[in-house]
Amino acid sequence: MYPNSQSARHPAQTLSLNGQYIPPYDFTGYHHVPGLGDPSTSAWNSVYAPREEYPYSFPGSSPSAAQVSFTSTELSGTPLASGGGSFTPYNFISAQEQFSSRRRPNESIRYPVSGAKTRTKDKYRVVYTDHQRLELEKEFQYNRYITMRRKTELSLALSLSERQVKIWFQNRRAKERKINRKRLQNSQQASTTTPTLPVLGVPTDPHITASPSSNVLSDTISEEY
DNA sequence: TTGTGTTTTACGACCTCC
DNA sequence: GGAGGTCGTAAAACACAA
Repeated sequence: MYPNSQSARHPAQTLSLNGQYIPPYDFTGYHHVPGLGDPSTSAWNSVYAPREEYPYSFPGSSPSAAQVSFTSTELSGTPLASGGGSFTPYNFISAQEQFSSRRRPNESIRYPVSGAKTRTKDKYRVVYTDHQRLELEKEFQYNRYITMRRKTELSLALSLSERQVKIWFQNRRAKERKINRKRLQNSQQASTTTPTLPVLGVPTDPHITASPSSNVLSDTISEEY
């Protein structure tokens, strides 16, 4: 991480869609609920896939998505983050052009040098645009586990393959677990010196669901972005 | 400019579920 | 067997200090 740069890069900026400030997203609900079974099952998704019923359409405005806020590393440098301006109405297609990426993904692709190790594709990896990451992140805030339908929609909307969307979610969950572990370690360390209550929460929002793999709770994960 | 540490894509191995 | 989960890891991309 960049301890000193975090604030410089993200000076407590919270992405506020539709110009509405929403407090940092509460992650405390994404915890495994014993007995609920595997998240990949349709039963799990039927319970924990509110976005399936939520009228999220592409392209177009996303009223519910506008309630998600970010303080995201990857989102810094966007007009939203840097300018703090509103984003009304959020438009999937036009937003792609509005985003002036901090990085230049298409220009920054490095091809493997001759003889260098490469993977199955000619490009080792690509850098997603800020817009792609923003939309993936928004979806992640609603559902830690993307449904097949939403995966298809997102892949079409973002010009990514469904596999890329799936792997992005896998990596994103891994990132969250990593952050939670670190947070837990910190809280345990702190508890050895100052007796404070562990950072544990209870799901309060029906959209906030259990993480099938982690019992580690996170309170203000958004500050990690 | 360079060295270093972190984050981001992408994959393989292995596991579980249907 | 296929799909999708976690875990670990490789390497590119990135930010920052010296």
